[in-house]
Amino acid sequence: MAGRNLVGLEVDALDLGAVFRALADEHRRSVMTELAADRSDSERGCNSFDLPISKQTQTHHFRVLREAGLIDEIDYGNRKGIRLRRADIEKRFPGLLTLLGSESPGGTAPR
Amino acid sequence: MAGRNLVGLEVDALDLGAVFRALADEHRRSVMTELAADRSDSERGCNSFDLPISKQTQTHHFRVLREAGLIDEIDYGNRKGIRLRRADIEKRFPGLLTLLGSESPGGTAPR
DNA sequence: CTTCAGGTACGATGCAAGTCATACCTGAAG
DNA sequence: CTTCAGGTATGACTTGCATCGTACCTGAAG
Repeated sequence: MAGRNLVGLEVDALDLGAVFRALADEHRRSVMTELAADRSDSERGCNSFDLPISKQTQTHHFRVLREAGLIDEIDYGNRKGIRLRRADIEKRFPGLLTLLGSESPGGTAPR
Repeated sequence: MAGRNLVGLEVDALDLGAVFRALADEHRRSVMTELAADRSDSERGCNSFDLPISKQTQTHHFRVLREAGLIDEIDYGNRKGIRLRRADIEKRFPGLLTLLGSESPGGTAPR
């Protein structure tokens, strides 16, 4: 079984500074906005976000998001899954995910 | 004629990225946390925050907060006043100020 | 006038962070 | 086996940013 061996921090250990630093980047914020917009919280692939950056940089960004406690990365060996930690985020920082939607009035519309 | 000639942007022009970048810094976040904790929204002096940095750096930080649309700076010539734009922030980014209290000492005390 | 405190402008510096090139690893499909 | 796509590790580069030193401005008090 491919367990979530790449999980982030504990819920209580989530740092607001790290969260703001993670969301300060445009690409990471677009990823989080997309994830927050999908209420089904389905697991997504890394390349399903269509980021205009190299794959090494994508690896870097996903790691930052994971270390900030915002997502979980599920390692399948030659593939990777991304899942939003919606429950943990809402528990620790209620309203944060709603805040991300403020930038895309109308839905998922990255400029 | 102590007008607020150093006001920030319009409410609709507030950018979420600029806000997150502004709140990513520890010193700026502490200022915002203090301002958000004071429900009277009274005008405060720049040196009332007791920041462990030089005054030039303080000028820089307050400017970033103003350009992000989070505060207004009232210029008195040889003095300066700081005021939180609570109404505008709550209108554009509801829940953001509450979020800042998540790490405030005395507000939402963890454990 | 001079002095002084609060604040700003400009420049320089040091460090963190975003980005990519190269090389390597992993698992699936021929 | 080989090939290939997805992902990572390492290193280097470059930009952004927080910080401070020096100099200057502003208004109030001697």
